[in-house]
Amino acid sequence: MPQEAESDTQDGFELSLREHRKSGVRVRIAPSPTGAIHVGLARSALYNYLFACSHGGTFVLRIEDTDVQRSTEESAQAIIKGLGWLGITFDEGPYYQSQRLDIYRKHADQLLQSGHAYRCYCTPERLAEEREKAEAQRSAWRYDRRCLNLSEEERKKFEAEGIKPAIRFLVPEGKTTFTDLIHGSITREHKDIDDFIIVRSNGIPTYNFAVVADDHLMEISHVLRAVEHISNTFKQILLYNAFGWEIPQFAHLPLILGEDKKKLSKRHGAMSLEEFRAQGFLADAMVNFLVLLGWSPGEDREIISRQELVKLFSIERINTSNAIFDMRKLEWMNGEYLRAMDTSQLLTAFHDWLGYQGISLPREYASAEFLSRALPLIAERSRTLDEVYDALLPYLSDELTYDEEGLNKHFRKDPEGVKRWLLLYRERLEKLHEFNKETAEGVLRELVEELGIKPGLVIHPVRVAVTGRTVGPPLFDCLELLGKERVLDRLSKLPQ
RNA sequence: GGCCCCAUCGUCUAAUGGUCAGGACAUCACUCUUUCAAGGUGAAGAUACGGGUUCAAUUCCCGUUGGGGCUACCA
Repeated sequence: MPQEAESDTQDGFELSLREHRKSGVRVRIAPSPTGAIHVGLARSALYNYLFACSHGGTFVLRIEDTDVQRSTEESAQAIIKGLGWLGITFDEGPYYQSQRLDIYRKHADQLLQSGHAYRCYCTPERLAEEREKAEAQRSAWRYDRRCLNLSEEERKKFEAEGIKPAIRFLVPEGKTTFTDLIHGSITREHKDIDDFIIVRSNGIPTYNFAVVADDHLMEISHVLRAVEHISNTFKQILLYNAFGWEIPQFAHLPLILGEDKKKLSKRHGAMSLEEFRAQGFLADAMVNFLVLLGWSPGEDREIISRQELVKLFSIERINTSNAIFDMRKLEWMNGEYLRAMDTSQLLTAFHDWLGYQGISLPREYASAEFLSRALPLIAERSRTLDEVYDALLPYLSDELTYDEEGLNKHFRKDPEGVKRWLLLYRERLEKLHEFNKETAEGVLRELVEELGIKPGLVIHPVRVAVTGRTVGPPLFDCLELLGKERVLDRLSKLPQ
């Protein structure tokens, strides 16, 4: 499919009508390392990754750290680590824009030479002032091109004052249209575009300039990125045309919004990938959930493996409208993945999570033997690893906290009666030669039979007494997990 | 304010110029059950509004409304 981007410039000169490169798919993500990695970036990365995988293409990571004030290396590492956790890996990179400054400088000079760009000595302060003034009058502000035709003398004067110029792109008259793979044809008139700055006065290029140079030099064939970049795309196409470069295909992804329908931002602290990992979400579930936010396979399917995703994914099926992040559906999906895991997978996932959280289990319960008995029972009724850990707590420590509601319901109505039953049960357990869930259940059934009461009247208080909780795995599994000694101990220290 | 994007159940979404507008999460009810989950069964729940085009519009066009984004020497 040919890329139909074209620009009519003032002389009616068609600068580009280019063919899609035939050399194969090369995609990239280009995050700015300025903070926690949020789910929007993760999903963009995922879509690029899946697209590359399904086309046998190349996936490039480029760190856009041209904002020296806010960029940090820690953040760059966190991005790589976070995406790695999701199983998203790169074929090339990371490239750092901060290490390519001479490349941008060279290209900026080229535009200066060809008259596509000019030096601007206006101070940011002055520009901000004028912008405010225009805003006060509720009129659109555009750069007035004051520095477009500076005489040599004026220029010398500014230089003598020590003012370092920025470089602006000279936006031609006309309009630009491009065909977005998701949105179709989009047009913008050049009069709505400012003479934007391509190189700051400190010599560092701005996003719109660096991204074009890099995408071209790195031979990026398809740019899949968030819709917020649509307006930038016009500026970028103008630059491609000024250089006479081939224009890549663009696909602008819908946004992921928070529950408040606002764009995900630092406000949504819990939306960072690290946060989800800490809460005990599984990488596979995250991937599955994220891919469905803005894309669907076209059949009534929700749980889709990575392998299938690679096969099924296509840009054509990406949606146009923004999606709201539904935490409850993620929780459900995570539960599905949790329940689908076998014991060894559970063990691995749980250990990874403990490691990530910096939690170490008491030595006697850290054994694979204990955990491989406990985890399946617990994971079956959990949605996150965080919940798994919480449900495991009564088995890890002898310091129980008793659930208030459970005490009210099962102890306080008839304290003496309940205590008597539990102590009777304890006696029978104590006599057991072989203590396991079958024998523990056997003696309980005998007991209630003799007492002529319903099993639940003993079962529920026992659960509270030995685990402190009203919910959990089937009681006799719990007893077996705890072991005879601790069960007897806890039954002799009944809650009040 | 200007420019751009978007609009199907509360949420994620499917579908077609003619369907009983389908599925999933969440909700509710019933069921299963020693609790909690899970499972099973069922219920409720959507084409934003107004105009066109058409025999027929949720689908195509226009407008309105609503939401979102951009409008930096951020990306």
